Amino acid sequence: MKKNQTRKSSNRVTLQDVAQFVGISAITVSRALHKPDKVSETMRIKVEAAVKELGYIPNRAASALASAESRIVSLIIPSLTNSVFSEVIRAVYNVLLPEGYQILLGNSHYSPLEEERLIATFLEQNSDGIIVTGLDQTSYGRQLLSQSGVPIVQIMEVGKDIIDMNVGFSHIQAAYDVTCHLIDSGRKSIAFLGARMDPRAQRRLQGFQKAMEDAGLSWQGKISTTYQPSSVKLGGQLLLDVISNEGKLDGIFCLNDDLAMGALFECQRSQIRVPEDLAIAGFNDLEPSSCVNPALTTVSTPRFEMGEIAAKMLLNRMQGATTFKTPQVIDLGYKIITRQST
Amino acid sequence: MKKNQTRKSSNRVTLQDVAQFVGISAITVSRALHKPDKVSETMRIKVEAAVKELGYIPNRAASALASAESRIVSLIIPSLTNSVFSEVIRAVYNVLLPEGYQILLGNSHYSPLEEERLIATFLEQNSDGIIVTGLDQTSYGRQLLSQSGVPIVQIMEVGKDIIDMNVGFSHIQAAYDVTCHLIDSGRKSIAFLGARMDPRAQRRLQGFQKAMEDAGLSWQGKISTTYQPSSVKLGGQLLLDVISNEGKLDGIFCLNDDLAMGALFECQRSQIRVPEDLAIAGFNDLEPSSCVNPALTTVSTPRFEMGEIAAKMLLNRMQGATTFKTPQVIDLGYKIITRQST
DNA sequence: CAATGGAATGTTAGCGCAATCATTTCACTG
DNA sequence: CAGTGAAATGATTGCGCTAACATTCCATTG
Repeated sequence: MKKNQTRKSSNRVTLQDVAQFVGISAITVSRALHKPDKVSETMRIKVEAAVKELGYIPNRAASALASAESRIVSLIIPSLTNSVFSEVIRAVYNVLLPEGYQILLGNSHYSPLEEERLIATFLEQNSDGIIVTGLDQTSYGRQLLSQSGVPIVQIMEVGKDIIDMNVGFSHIQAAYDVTCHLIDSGRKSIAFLGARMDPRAQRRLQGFQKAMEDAGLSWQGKISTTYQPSSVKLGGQLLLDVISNEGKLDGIFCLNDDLAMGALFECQRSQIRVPEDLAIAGFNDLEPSSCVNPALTTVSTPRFEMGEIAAKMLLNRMQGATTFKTPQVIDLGYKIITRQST
Repeated sequence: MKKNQTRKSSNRVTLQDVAQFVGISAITVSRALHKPDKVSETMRIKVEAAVKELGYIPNRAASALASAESRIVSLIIPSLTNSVFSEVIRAVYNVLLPEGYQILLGNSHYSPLEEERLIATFLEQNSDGIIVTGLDQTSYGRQLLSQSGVPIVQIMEVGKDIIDMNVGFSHIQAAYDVTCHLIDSGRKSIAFLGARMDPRAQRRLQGFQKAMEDAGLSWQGKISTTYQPSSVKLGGQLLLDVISNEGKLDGIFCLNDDLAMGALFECQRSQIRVPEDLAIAGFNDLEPSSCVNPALTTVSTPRFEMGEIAAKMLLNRMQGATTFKTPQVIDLGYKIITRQST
């Protein structure tokens, strides 16, 4: 009997221990905890008391293995420092935590290859659902996701050729609209400031270019972009760049509010009057954007809602009976917020 | 033989399948994947080929159960929208992902009770290590953490009475120092603007009060705080509040840079010259703080480093031989960044 | 009061993997 | 060329839990 202690390294309390303590079988304890209606009131109370008494903490790994349900949802975003995604994350947590799901958060650093690696890792964890950012997964990543049979939501933008489900808005259209707003307010020489230039940034640039072309305006030489990550400081630099190259400008559309604020602060220093000399429009409607002087015109994007709806779509499929896979796309739109900077 | 298909719901490829494919035993496949040096070169290559061929994806739950190692580290922070924590999260991911750990992220919403719940949940997941924010866990939370036998790091501030390990800096001292900086620059009527007022905010307030008292200055009526979450807009409001109550001020110390920027923007609107009429100091040195006009004096805090070092401390203990539990405290300090706003 | 059936509880088996110990292989030695 | 030991591989077992099926209990019915 020397083999007793073979591998029981931790002396963590198990279901079995609780069962012995109460004098019942393990499965009844399991039921008392997870399916209270399958167990008598008396039993349930006894079990709960014993659980507390012994300090029992369930082992999720064992549960996941036995039931083939991990109660884990994975979320892959391209950046943790970009506050745009904080909202998405917050929404996903808000919906899923109360339902007893854990969230595994992955940061792809805007790299499809890292994203691919994360997808594989998250499948190893038996994720019950996966949310990924954007539509530009690698083909192997897409394959992994499709084959897994796990419900998938792609968020942040909408498009054709969806893996499973999709919620977002059109970046091209949003950029097009806000550029039109600048044009409508009489601006003719409008520049585009961009950083990082990930796929959604590219689409905003496209929207800008299309709006300019449709209005018969030229954007040649008026596009100042970099692959550096976006920051407030960078906004000021890009503005100076494009001004020194191009000279007279009367409007700028910035890829996001960080760049727009940086540009605005630079105008304050360089005695450029906003909006009289230069109109500035941003993107995302971050909290500070309404507080700067002048307040920033921008595009309000449904970040929280995208996270929320994505999580609810998953929930629906994870819990629901519908194994029938209807590709499902939800376009949440956006809203141009006109303020004093234009 | 009808029982064959009993529960094999998903037809996911298993270690066993790979082993059969190659014509070897499962354990050899396991070793080829996790302990390549225990296996011949030839075998390793054959196994890797088979893994790719079959699309094998390991099952972490099974691995965790069998090895009593989850390779999961949990991180509990009080807010996802506060960009201060984004840096911490990023650092933790940077250190632990390359080592093959997954991170479970929990948001306590500044509530010790939610934090307690998260601790329990994360222990269920068999976390190999846990990082928690601050020193103010509930007593039951502390008990859970201590009893678990899992390495724990408390981050963001340093103090006595540590659960296990600790990395941070002194908020009282930092606030004291920056207040002294305001006083040294000749300011006499200095206000404190604060929001959220979590434990670390309280300590910054204490530091402010102590500095004022030590300089023989009164802070009565000069403290404007709220339990609302911090925001740029709020900074402006709090400034107006304290001015309308107190009148003449020549300096403010803001709990964080968001409030400070809001106050600064409000000054721009209200024709209050900064720093001539009013000196403004913030806290954290966020990215935009150096870009506003005038640039903001603030306290640079080692957010990334705290996350990084906490993760490394965990790694050390999770991988290292040292089961000897030395309480270990690292004070990373802070740095006053003097700019034009003071 | 035996028959009936639903509710409560129990028994068995196995999820997929890795720790442990056992066995085989093989290069090298004297 | 037998003997040796390290390297490579294998057989067995159990991690803690829950699905599936089995049994017991007990109130209700005719």
